Amino acid sequence: MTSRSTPVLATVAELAGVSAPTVSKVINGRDDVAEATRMRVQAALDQVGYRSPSQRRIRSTGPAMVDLVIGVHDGAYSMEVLRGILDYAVTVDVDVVVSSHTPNKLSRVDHEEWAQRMKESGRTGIIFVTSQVSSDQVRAFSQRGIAVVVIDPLNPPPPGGYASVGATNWAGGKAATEHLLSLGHERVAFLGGPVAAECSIARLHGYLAALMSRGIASRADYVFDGGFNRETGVAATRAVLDLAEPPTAIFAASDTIALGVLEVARERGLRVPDDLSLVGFDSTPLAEQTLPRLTSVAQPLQEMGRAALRGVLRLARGEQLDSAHTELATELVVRDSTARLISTRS
Amino acid sequence: MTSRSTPVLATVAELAGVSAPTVSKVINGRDDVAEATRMRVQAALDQVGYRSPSQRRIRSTGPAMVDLVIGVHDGAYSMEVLRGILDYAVTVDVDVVVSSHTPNKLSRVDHEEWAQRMKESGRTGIIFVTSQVSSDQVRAFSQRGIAVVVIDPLNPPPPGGYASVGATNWAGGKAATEHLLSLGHERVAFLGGPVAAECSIARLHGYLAALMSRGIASRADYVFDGGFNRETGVAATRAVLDLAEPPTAIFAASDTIALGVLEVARERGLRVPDDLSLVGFDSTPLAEQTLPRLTSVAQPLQEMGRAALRGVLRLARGEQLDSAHTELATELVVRDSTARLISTRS
DNA sequence: CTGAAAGCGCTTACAG
DNA sequence: CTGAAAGCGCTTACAG
Repeated sequence: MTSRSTPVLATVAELAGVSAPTVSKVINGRDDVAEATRMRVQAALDQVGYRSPSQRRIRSTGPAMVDLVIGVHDGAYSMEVLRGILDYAVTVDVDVVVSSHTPNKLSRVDHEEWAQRMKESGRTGIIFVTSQVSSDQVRAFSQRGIAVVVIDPLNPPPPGGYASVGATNWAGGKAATEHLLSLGHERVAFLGGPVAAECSIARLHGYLAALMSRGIASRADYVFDGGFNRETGVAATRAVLDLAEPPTAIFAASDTIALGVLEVARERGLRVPDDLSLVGFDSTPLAEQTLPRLTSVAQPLQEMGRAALRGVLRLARGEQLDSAHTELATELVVRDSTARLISTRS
Repeated sequence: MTSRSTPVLATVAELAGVSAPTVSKVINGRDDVAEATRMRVQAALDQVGYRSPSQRRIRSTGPAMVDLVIGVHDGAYSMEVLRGILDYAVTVDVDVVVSSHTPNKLSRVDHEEWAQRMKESGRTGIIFVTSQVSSDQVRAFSQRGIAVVVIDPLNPPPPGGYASVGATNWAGGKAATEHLLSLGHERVAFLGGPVAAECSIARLHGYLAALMSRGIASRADYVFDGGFNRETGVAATRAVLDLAEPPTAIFAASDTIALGVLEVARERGLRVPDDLSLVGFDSTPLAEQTLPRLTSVAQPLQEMGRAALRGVLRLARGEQLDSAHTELATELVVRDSTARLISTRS
C-alpha cells in the first residue's frame, strides 16, 4: 500500500533500494555515485515525482510561469509574436517571463544549469523564438519536466525532435512569386536570408516551384542569399541589376531585405513598381511605411505566439500534441510595390 | 562579535531573546504570540535580514526578475512601453515577468498575498503600467523590499507616494493646440478621456493654456470627456458638429478618439484636413495607418519603459531616485490631418 | 503565551 | 561507492 502523500527523500530511497544520503547525492549531482545506482535513483525520482522542499513551496503558488527566449532581437517580428503570447496568457492566467538570456552563447553545461534553475523557480515551460536550438538543450529541459516549443526554428528539428510552430514559408514563397508571374514578369530574382535558415530555404523552394509550374527555368544568377537585413538587399540588388539581363521583379525573403532593394532602386533612378516590381516577406509595420508601400507575405505572428503557448501548456499537462510541427498559413498582402510588366527592358 | 554568515532562525531567536519555536511562529503568522513579543521578533528579523531556506535558494540564483503589470491591455501603447523595458532588460540582464494579473479586481487582502508570493519567488521589483495603484498596494510591496514604479498612473500619487514615470502631457496638449492655433484655427474643440485620468486632465489644461495665451476664451461646449476609445470620439464629434458654431479643428486626447472623429467626418462628408483639422495623441502606429495620416503628439513610450526599469533597479539597490516623478518629453508629429484654415464656415 | 523536547527532511563527514 | 551516524534548520505537539 503506497502512501499518497508528497514523496520525500526517504520514499525515493526505499523505492530505489538505497539509503537517503545516496538519493541526496544524486539530486545534488555529486559524482561519487555509481552510474547504475544513479540511474536507478533517477528512475525512482521520476516515478514518484519527487520535488525538493523549495520546489514544493514554489510550484503550488501563483500562476504558471512560461519563459520566452527571443533569439534574434529584431524588434517588430518578435514583438508581434510576444503580443500573441501575452493575449493568450492573460486569458489562461499564465505569467510570461521574457528572458534576457542569450542562449546562443551557452555551452552544454550551461544549458543544464539553466534548465535546473528554471525547474527550481517553478517554470512550466519555455518557448524559443527564432533561435538555434539543439536537441541537447531541449533534453535538458524536458528531462526536468519543462515543456519546450520552438517558434520558427532556425535549424531543421534534430532527430530527437521538439515541438515547433512556424508559418507556411514554402506556400508563401510560392504565392509571392506567382503574384509576380501573373503580372507578366518572367525574370524574377530571389534575395534570401541565411543559407542555413529553414524558413529562407522553404521560401526559396516556393519561388522555384512557382517558376517551374509556369515552365520558366530558374537561373542561378537570379538567386542570392545573405542575411535578413538591408545590407544583403543592397548588395544583392546591385549585383543582380548589373547582369546583362537584369530581372524585372524581385522577391525579397524579408521586408528588411526589400528595404535595401528600394534603396538601390532609388540610387539608380528605377521607379518601383513601374520599372521594377518588388515583393517582401513578413508584412511587418515596415511594409506600410516605405514609399511605395510594400507588397509582402504576411506571417500570422500573433497566432504563432498563441499556438506556441497553447502547445507548451498542453505538453506540460502531459497531453500529446496533434503534430510535432504546426504550420500556420501565410497570406500575400498586395500593396503598391508590384505592377504589371509593361515594356521589356533589354 | 556578530557572525557574518547567513542569519538562521536561531540567530534571530538569540537577538530577540526568545526561543526558536517562537520565531518560527512569528514567521508563519501564528496568532498565539503576544503582540509585544511579535514586534520584538519582527524587529530582529528585519535587522538581520532573515530569509527562509527557500528564499535563500531563490534569491541567489539567476538574473533579477522584475514584474510588469499592464492595467489597460490596449495593445499598441503597452507594447511600446514593454519594448523599451525589454531593450533595457537585456542590457542589464534582468528577466521581465509580464504578469497576467488583473490588479484592479484585487482587494487589499489579496494585495498582501500577492506581494508575499512575489517576495517568495524572489522578485526584485514591479512596474505598473496605466493602472489604478493605491498606497496600500505600494506599501504591501515596499514593506517586503520590492521596489515599485508606476508608469503613467491613472490617479494622482497618494500622499504616501510612489515613484512614477510619465510624459509631459500638459506640454503635449499645449503644443497640439498651439499648432492648430498657428494654422489660423480659433474654434478648437477638446475631446478628452476619462474625467479622472491624470493624463487626460493635464492634456486638457495644456489645451486651455494655449487658448489663454492667445487671448481666446475657452468654451464649455467645446470640451468633452469620456474614454480613450473610438466610441467617445464618435459621440463627442457628433455633438460638437451639431453646435450652431461648430469648431474648425479638434484636438483628440488619444489616437483612438481621433479615429472616431475621422469616422464621423466621413459620415458627414467633411474632408480632413480641408474642412476639419484634427490632432491626436500618442502617435501610435495607428496614426500612420489612417487616411489622412494623423498629426499627433508622440509620447516617448520606449524611453518611459526604460526609465521605469532603471528606476526600479535603483530603488532595489537602495538608492534614492532624483525625483519621485519623472516626466519625459512629448513631441508633436505633424502629418496630414491638419491644415491652414481657409474659409470660415458659419 | 512560551519554550523544552521530539520530530521531519535533508546534508555532511567519514568509516568501511 | 555506500550508508550509519551526527548534525542543521525548521516545525509541531504539548506541558506549564
